[in-house]
Amino acid sequence: MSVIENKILLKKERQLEIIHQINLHNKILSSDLSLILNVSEDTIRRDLNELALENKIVKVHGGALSKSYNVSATQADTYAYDEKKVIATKMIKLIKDGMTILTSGGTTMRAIANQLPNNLHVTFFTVSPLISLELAEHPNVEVIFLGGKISNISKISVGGEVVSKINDIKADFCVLGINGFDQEGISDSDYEVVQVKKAMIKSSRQVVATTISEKLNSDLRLRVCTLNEIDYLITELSPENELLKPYQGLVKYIL
Amino acid sequence: MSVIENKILLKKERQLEIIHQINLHNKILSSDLSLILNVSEDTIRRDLNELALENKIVKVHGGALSKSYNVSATQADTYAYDEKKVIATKMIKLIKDGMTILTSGGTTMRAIANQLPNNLHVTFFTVSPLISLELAEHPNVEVIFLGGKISNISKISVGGEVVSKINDIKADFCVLGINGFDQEGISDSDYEVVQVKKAMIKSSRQVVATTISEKLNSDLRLRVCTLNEIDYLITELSPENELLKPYQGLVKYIL
DNA sequence: GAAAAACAGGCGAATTCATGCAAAAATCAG
DNA sequence: CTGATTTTTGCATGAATTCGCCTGTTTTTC
Repeated sequence: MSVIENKILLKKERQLEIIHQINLHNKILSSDLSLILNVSEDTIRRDLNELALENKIVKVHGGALSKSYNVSATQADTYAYDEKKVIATKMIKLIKDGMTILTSGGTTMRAIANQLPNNLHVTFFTVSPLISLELAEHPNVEVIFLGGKISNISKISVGGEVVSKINDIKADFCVLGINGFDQEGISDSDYEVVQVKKAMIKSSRQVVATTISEKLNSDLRLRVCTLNEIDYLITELSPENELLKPYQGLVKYIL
Repeated sequence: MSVIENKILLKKERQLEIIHQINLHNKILSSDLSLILNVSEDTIRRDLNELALENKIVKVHGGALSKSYNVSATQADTYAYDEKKVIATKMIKLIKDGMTILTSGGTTMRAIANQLPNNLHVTFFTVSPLISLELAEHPNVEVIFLGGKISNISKISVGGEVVSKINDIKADFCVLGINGFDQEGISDSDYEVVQVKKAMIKSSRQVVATTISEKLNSDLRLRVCTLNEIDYLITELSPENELLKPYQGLVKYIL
């Protein structure tokens, strides 16, 4: 965590730091900002209101959210980017020329898309506008966007049309970014997203779950799939790490 | 901290030292500069104003920030952004609650999506991942992404599937970003993009062409539509501007 | 449905700012 | 060198910003 000097900051500087903090953590509480920046919560509230008015952040009760998968937020700003780069490297080793891959959204997936070597000839199906853009930078990658209503929350396309489209596909891999993961399997908090992810799993020969270790052993309300449906679990940790012990034997391969 | 001699400095010298200090610390307070340089804060303020006018620094209340300090977080770096904002304002005036709007991609469209007021309740159909993300930031906007193969060049979804999807839609407006525009009509250079735009025009009650004046009187190889198919032409210029004279009477409304 | 947290808005103190003006300094012409 | 002209500077005034605190209201949470 970056330590902020206890010096006086100019207003604009403070707002820049707020944006930085939000990009880093995806969300932030007014009270935390008040502590970090050494000003009253009223001032923070005023800053957040201004930034929200400028469309730089999304203000909510109690704090603010990043404009989640905002294009203008650079990769390096994403939380735990180094860990996600490690995950990307491991994932990319699994990909061979000619494969067809189904992917969801999320910043981990974005790191994978970004790190992809240019000489790979593969076809990606995705429901995430951001991932589609990142993938489209690679000349030898064919990107198919599975259209539908774009969810305001998760910023991926959802709904029956998407699900039925996914059902028509037969992919080699399904690469899932993950929000909740424990011994019960993958979980998520958004109903519509769960429907899409379930369809993706059903339409793929192999399922790859990617997540930073921080999200291990967290449980969200809705079940996406059980552990035995997952073929690969990829984290930034080495496979022997203590944190991964509970999953040994329950998931086919841990990388 | 470099200590400045208690000698008298010439104005130019002083301003150079100010820039030096800002480059060194990324920011500086007027009060500090006043102390360091041994002149009144009024003088400092005047210097800062001059330097800001010359675009050398960013002046803020209480001092100044280095320009490299990323002050403009979003898309302010897109070419001719101010002009595009003017276009966006004009376009937004045409949009009423409940409308259905078809849009292509392009930075002008992005500016429109960005400037959209939050209280508008409208439905957008788009083929651009970037625009879909920008639109999805607005809570009362429903965004439908028309999926398909993402073109590596134009970064929008193209192909037969998209075109046939568009044919199923009946929209109030079709808002087109434009690459080529002259007395023959709208033109473009990418075959696949042209197919999509043609379909969009066919599926809309009214067609809005938006372009910065720079692109007026330019002709590209492929014809998208003729002038009489266009209902509104929106540029950053005032409708009476000389440059728009050739189009008076050929396009229904020029804004 | 009541306690706690977060909020909007107003107020006042402190700071910073814009502006006009006159003194000081620099520049220039002869 | 001298006097006139222009530029620069400091100061005074009132306006504008910023920010913490306060009040009463709304929202959240249990």
